[in-house]
Amino acid sequence: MNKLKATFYEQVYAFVRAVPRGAVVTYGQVALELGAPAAARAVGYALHFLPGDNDVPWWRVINVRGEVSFKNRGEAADLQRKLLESEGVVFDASGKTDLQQYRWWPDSQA
DNA sequence: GAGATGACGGGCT
DNA sequence: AAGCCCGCCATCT
Repeated sequence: MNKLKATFYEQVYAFVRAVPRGAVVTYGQVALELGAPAAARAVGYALHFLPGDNDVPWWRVINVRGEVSFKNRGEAADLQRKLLESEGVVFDASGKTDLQQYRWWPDSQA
């Protein structure tokens, strides 16, 4: 797993790195932008391998539901929510965000 | 080369 | 409405 050469992963990191503060993108969306509309799993996998000392705002990547996927699986979920809230993203009582409001698209930005 | 894994997505029950 | 199942892709062992 530590090969980390020019692979799909780096593409994911690059894309996430381009996500502006206060905006979020879904796994499926990232996969789509990378040319693999159905590789949402691979995207999540890529972020899973993401070390803690990188410059990739992985917390801005959420599932299509607008919520943290690993909400109760890892402590990182709490961190993610905290980070997003500090960026202006608001979570509702269900721990979900207004995806249609925060979702960011590279085309509409560039 | 084959099988198993995974921060997902969409569809069906 | 919530939960379960299947399928997708890329990587790893």
